[in-house]
Amino acid sequence: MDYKQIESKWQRIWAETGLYKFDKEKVDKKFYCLEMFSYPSGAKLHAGHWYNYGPADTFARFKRMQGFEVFHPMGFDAFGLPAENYAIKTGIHPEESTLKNIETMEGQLRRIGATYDWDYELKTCTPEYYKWTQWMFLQLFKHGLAYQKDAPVNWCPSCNTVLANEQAQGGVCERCGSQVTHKNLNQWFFKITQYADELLDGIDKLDWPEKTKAMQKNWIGRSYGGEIEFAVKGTDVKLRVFTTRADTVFGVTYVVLAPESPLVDILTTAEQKAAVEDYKERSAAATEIERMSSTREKTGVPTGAYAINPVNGREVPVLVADYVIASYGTGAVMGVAAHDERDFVFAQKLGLPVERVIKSKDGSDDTLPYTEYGVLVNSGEFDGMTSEDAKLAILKKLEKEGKGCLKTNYRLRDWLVSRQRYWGAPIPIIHCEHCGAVPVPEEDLPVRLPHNVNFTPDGESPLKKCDEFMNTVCPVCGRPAKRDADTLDTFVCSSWYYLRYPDSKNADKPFDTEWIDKVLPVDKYIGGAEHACMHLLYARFFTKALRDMGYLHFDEPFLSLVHQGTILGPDGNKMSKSRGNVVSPDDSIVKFGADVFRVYLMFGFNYVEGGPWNESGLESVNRFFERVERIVKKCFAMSFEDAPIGKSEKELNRVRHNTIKSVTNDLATFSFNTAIARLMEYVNAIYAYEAGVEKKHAIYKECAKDLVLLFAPFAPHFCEELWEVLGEKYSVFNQPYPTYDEKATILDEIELAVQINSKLRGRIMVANGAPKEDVEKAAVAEVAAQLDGKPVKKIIIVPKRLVNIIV
RNA sequence: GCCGGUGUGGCGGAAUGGCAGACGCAUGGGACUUAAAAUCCCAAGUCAGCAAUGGCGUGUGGGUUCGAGUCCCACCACCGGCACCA
Repeated sequence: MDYKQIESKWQRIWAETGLYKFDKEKVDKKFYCLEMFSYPSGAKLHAGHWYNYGPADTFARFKRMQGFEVFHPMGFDAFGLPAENYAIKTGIHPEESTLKNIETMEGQLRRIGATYDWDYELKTCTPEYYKWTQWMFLQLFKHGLAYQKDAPVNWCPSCNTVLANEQAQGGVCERCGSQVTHKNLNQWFFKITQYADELLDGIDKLDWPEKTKAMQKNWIGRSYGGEIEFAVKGTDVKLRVFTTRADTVFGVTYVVLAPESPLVDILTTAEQKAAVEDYKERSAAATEIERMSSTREKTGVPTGAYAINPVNGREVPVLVADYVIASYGTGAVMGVAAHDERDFVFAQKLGLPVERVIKSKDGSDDTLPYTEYGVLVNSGEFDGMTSEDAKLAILKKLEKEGKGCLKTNYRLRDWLVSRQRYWGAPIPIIHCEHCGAVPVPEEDLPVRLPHNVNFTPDGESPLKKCDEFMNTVCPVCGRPAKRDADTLDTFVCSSWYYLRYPDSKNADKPFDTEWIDKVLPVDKYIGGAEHACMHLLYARFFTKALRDMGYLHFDEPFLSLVHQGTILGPDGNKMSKSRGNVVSPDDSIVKFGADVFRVYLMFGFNYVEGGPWNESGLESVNRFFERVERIVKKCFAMSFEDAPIGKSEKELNRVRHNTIKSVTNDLATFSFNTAIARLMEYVNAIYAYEAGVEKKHAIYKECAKDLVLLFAPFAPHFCEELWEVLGEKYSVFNQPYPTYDEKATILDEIELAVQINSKLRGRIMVANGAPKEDVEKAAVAEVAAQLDGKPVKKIIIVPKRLVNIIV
């Protein structure tokens, strides 16, 4: 078969007949199959794209043939830093390069031969789309889920510019190599933490990879504990700490504040002023790398103040140390030297006494620090209580006295969405000297991204330098005002695109609620695992927030999720230009065609694991295609006499039904490689029949027809062509996927392994379903010589597998 | 350090606690051919043996079980995520 010719032929016919158009009338049978949309940073689809889209399309076709009305859209996540960087380097405007890349990629995506319904295509960088991204921002703002506050950005003092995290990796500027510092800017945040509990508790109900669920849970990082209030000696300052180990409070040896805590300046005594100031400066100057290293030696200085332990009145020093994070909990912690590894080391360094307040439950372990739960000692009225009970009892008592409370904290932080970048959706806010931050009225959306902007890095947000963009009037008071100069994080665009797809042309609303309630949630979402804690979490947050605003009526956007693995270079390393191990799919596709290429991807790897590229597999898949084509054509050129159904026919039919069963199950679980292996076995069985039977029965033809149907989702152009060659009616994809008859899969006679003491010693053939006694008798007879007259103690029969004789 | 995952022939990879290595690649042999290619068929974990056959085999060491790649305990290596979260 001339792959090139049949691919363009069928792609044309599929398009002309609108074969993959989503039929809205059949939405009750919908199946929303979605792959993470493409990011057009490079001009071309690489092996990773194919590995995502090819198998996913096979799955979509399978669902279609199973009778679902598959909604399968595609689009582009088109804003973002790479296009802007490319523009800085080459002078080509991001809009120009992005649209050009999209065009190229669209062409390539069409040539995959996928079932996308392009009517629903969207590009996040168009005003028709980002108008609604801005609308989303306004809704979040209206509902108190967007707020602004000062937050640090990565700053390169030499380039005089803001850097994205990925440009500041290792604390060094990507461009010039200088040390990255921090600078505070007023920026917008989304209050994702307000949904922390629901985001966490909802995870268990999702059909997602366990690994991804675990990552998201850890990322949210809920910890139950409490706050305890320490009075500061000689002042009326109350200092609150967060702890998960309130049971150790009688053993507090010191209290630590984060250097950024506002209490530091209040509490520091005159004698300690110089030392504390010095310490604050040093930790502020510490680079990202130093701060992030957990092997870094713990440092800290005393403030000179003393805190009073609310449970026993003991006075302990108040220190400043930068291992305490200002933004978590209260920015202050209590140190319990006897029961915490780090506190133990730190207290010894400072020469503080260590007192044990927890004993192991069985009294076996008396080494310090003792960090396990145990039984309280030296803890007054709580002595003898277990840690588990005491944690609550102590907090409850403190709560009664107004000196503490139960408290839950999260590792999850609010989502910083401001980017000091050009190529993104402008933030629809106007800053007015009199009215403050004023939302742009919805009827004024979109706030258009101006085209002619100088985005070379020189220390300003690019939009700030564009007067025609910046200068506006306040919608409230009408006086001159400035627009927000920042753009939105591209993750905002991708947090709701799956909601836009079903209604992508709606000019009045982001989507019609009644309609998307029917199409969503997404039934199968397929994409990379690297999005576990960002995109997938943000999208869930958006869904829940929009639900609470009444714009939709489901809780989770993606019911079922699959991550494809990573295709590595032939050397087993991640493909990268610098390693020189990047494999382009183009050559292979030119040589073998899109179908062979995608089947190779499905056959050669475990889909969720991926693995190193291996050229030789393509040849073998190509050979399989030719093998299929030969036998199918041969079979259909044949005429059949009325041959009786014999053993061979029965066997062929059995393999057929077994294949249908296995392939169907394997496809449902994305086990493409074993599904194809079963199809190969099926083809082998057909060849065996072809070679072994003189007078062929018409069942042979049915089997060949089923082969084409079964293989169609894997090799769409190839099977559509075969289907036509066979004289069948267009299209093979309007045919139902073959179903199997359980009875036909059952063998009349089965082979059982016979073991003596679990070692293989022989084999027997028995009738399927033969009574236990017969099986035992046959087995014992088979290995009688080896039993050597030893008495049989026990016989274990595993149905359809083996007989184990214990002597 | 914490969380998660992976470890199986020469290679990619299969195996609801039940014959390890399906399917394929590479390899060897045969058929067809004047010949080669293509095709079709067969063999093949490894060690010893002419062979029948036997021993050993799923990262390592233990354990549970009639039976363990699979379950449990300890450890090693690699990969991914988090990284002072109190």
